[in-house]
Amino acid sequence: MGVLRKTKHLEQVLQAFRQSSDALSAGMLLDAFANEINKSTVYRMLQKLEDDGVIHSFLTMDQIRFYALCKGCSSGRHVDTHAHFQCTSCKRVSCVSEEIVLPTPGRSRITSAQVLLSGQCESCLS
Amino acid sequence: MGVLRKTKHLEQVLQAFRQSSDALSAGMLLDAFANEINKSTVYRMLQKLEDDGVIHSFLTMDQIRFYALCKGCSSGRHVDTHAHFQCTSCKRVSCVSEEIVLPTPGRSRITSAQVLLSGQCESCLS
DNA sequence: GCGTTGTCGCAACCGAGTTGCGTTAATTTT
DNA sequence: AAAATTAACGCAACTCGGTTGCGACAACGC
Repeated sequence: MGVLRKTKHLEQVLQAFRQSSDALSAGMLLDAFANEINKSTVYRMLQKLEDDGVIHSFLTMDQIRFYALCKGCSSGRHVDTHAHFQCTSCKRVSCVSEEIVLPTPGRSRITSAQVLLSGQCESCLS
Repeated sequence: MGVLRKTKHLEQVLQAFRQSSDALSAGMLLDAFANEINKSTVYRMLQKLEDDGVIHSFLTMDQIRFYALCKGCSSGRHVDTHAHFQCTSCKRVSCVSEEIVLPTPGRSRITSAQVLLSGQCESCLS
C-alpha cells in the first residue's frame, strides 16, 4: 500500500477536483491533462485516492465511473449513502446532499448502496 | 423497429428468465448457451427485449449490466423505481420489492432512478 | 549524497458491448 | 405452396473504459 507521495500530478488532479463542483471521470481528467498525464497514471491515482478515502466513486447510467471528493468518509469506510445526479442533457454529474432511507430486503445484511438519479438539471431546464 | 419474431433462440432466452428468480447478465446467458447462441445475437436480443418493455436492465457495482423480466412496466416507460440487490459473496442479483422514496434535488426534473444495494444475502449469511 | 520504494510512461492487453455485412429463416403476400 | 419481404443470425473486426507488467524515474528518509 504505502504512503501517498506528494507529486506534481497528484496536486494537479486534486486541484481539478477542488475547482469543480461536479464529479469527474477518468476520461474527463485525461482530456483536461491531455499529453501531460498518462492514462494508466490517472487510473492508478484515482484508485489509490479512493482506497485512501480521499474520493469516492460511483457509476452513471452509461457505465462510466465518476469520482468526487469525500466529505465525511474515511479510509476503508465509505458510509455516505447520498445519491448522485446526472443531467441527461449536459451530462454533468453531481452529489445530492439529501440523505436517503433505504430498505433492507429480507434478512440480508446491506453493506453499501448506490443511488443514481437522472433527468434534467436546473440550468438545462431553463 | 419491426415486430418481435418468435424464434427458437428467443424462446430459450425467455425461458431462462422465467426459470430464474435472479436477474441475468449477457455473460451468464452466453455461458448458459455456449456454442449455441452467438454473442452479438444475445446482446441484440436483450436490447430489443428491453426496448419492447419485456425486460429492464441496470448496472451492478462492477459495471456489468443485468436484466430481469418486467412486471408492471410497459414499452417505453419503465416506471418502477424498485431497487436491486447484489450479494458480494455469491454475486447473485435480485430485485427488491420495496418501493423507495427518492429526493428531488433542487429544481431539477428527475426522469429515472437506479438504486443498487450490495451486501450479503440470506443464504450466504448462514 | 545514497538507498529505498512509490510513481510514471509505455505498450500490450482484457472484457463488455457494438457494428457492418452477407446469410438464414420467420412471416407476408400473391 | 411458392415467392417476396424483412427480421434475426453468425462472424469477424472493432470500440472503449479500464488493467497490467516492466523498466525508468523521482519523492522521501537517513
